[in-house]
Amino acid sequence: MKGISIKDIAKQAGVSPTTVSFVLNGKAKEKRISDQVSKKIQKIAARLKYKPNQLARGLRTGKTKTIGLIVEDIANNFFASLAKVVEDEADKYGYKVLYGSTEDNTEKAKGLLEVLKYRQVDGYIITPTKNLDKEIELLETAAKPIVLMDRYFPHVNSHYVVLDNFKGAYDATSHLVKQGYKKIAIVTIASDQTQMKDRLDGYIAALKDHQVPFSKTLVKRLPFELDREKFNNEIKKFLTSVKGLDAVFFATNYLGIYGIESIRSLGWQIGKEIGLVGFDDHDLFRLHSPSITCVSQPIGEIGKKIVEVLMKELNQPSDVPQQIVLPPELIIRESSKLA
Amino acid sequence: MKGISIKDIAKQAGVSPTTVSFVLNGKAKEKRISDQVSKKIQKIAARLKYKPNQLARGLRTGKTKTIGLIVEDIANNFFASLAKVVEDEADKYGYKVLYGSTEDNTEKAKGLLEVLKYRQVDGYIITPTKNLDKEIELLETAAKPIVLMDRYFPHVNSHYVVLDNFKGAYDATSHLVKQGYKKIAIVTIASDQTQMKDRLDGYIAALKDHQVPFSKTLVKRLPFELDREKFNNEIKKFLTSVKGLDAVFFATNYLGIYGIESIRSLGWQIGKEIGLVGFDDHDLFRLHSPSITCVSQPIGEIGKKIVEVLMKELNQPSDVPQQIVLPPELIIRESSKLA
DNA sequence: ACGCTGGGCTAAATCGATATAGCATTTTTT
DNA sequence: AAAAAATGCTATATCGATTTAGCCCAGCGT
Repeated sequence: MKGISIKDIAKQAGVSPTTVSFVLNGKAKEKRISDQVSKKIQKIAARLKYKPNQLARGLRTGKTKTIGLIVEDIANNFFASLAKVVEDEADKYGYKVLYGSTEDNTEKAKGLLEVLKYRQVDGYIITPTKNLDKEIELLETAAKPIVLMDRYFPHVNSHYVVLDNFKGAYDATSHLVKQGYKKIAIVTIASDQTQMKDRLDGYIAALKDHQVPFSKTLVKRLPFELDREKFNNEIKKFLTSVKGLDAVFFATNYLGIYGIESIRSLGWQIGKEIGLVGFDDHDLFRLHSPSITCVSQPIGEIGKKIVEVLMKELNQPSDVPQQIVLPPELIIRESSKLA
Repeated sequence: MKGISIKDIAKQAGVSPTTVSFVLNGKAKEKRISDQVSKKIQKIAARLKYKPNQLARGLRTGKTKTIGLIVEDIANNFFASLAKVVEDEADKYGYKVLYGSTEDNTEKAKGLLEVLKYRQVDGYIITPTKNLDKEIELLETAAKPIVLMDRYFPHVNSHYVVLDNFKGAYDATSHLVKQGYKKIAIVTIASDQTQMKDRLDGYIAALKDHQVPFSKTLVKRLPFELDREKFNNEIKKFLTSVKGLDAVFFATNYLGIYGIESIRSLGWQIGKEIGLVGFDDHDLFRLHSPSITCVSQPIGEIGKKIVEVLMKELNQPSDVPQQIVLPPELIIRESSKLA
């Protein structure tokens, strides 16, 4: 069951494979192939349902029409939804997607990059782990475009599409303050990457701007690798340790979920006894009782922008990095209604 | 920035590319290459970090070490989680995954198959849409292994890995009966595919076995393509139309979610006024108040089996189809506690 | 000394598409 | 009418790895 090759068409049309190639690549005019021959070839190609062998083409041209998508965790709702958008958008340009999850593990990320590299993807969409900056810079010298997402390296001059995480956290915290909460904590991931740093900074800035006293004891930073039980235990331990605490901002979607679980197992009333804001929207946040206020990312727009940036670079690489920061939306629900 | 090729190694070792190829493919013995030369080549290859160009290899051998994964919707928690398992498992065998979502649309599915075919994937993992049986059979003649998942075609003799959907629905329904619910409805997707048919059959069989009267008015079948609002409206309309209704079984994860939303907007008390069982576990089901009883699929095991079956076929195709049916687990929570 | 066997390796073809260089004609220019 | 230019197409090399056929040499038997 071999496919139709350019040779088959050439034979049927009584011309050389070269001519067929020219015609099918739209170079008929440029290469001065007559309209007659050109049309004949088109017709035969259509009739035989010719599809170029991407391997052969890729081998010769170095282009595989494939992009690599590296996310933190494809099972996480945010990344899965984004992956779908990316897939759909890429498809519009004729690109397919190879994906992988890093689990926020740099070694795994390096492994993925390695594989994608020798699979010759044309470009990369990467949710970087920390310390991946070296690899990224190295990769950039290979002239394959890279678009970072969700986070980036401030000292690396790369393309990226991210959320305005500072604003997201700032708005969330300001909202809690305005609602009347007095002592607002943040539970975040122990990471110095931009997305986490910005969220923490936004939280702190909002407190400052509203003259709410800030203290380091209000910040809990947890390692990414914990399992559910450990997350819950740590969160409970922290929440009960802060005296007078009346609101908490969870800086990632899964922390929010663990947070809800923890608070409930403590028997506290979400909203009244303790205000709560999560990150990224989720069916759980929408349908929980009480429903959960959250900072929502415009997933569709993010995905579109990512692919748009990548395609632009693929077609006409520029020296100026495209750095796009999209605004979050604060979705206000019951969990941040004091009384 | 070109990669290291077999020629570079050959040059450094002072042998021909052929020899290098033999050695690196483990055919040293068979092809009678001396241990000396063999070791030398190995060493050089390791030092240069040689990685074979998959395009060139694929072009020559017809094997791309890539598998195609077609799911219904990668943004759906169940499929996303499964995709991750599949990716991890496939990686162990050195395979990468190209994926796509059908949205349960046969035309989209055909398009995906087309693309994957001319991308020369070595094998397929497919969540088929209805009427895709023709394409699947056609594809099978191409000697590329195919494993169906989640659902299958009874009249097509293919490999598959699915859940025992009948048992899942049977157990869920029996559980509701034993809890004392008297009038139990089912909300499902209007689809004649096996997974949906089996769930409906399991529901009906359980009612019969427990001598609970069944009537067609207890069954609501909704089209897949509705949006959230329409789903909610339809569900509400249905639930209020059944007199004496006191429990409902939602046959897919998203229907369960819409179900919760609908019931709440009707102001009914889940558990007491209306028993509820969902399908597939979800953070929402676990953390909802009251928590939601559901039929849970063993995602890890399913993913592992799928890849295992596919790899077996890839290495030594057999005539007997491997058809695997895994047991569901009923997770009992508060939504099915009467009083 | 001649043929035969087996060990150790390599030349060349191949997969399918593309890019480069260039070969006949015909047409235009001067 | 000779030179130059344009037209319309093709032969061949190439991407990198694999595979087939087979070369050369040493050692063995007779």
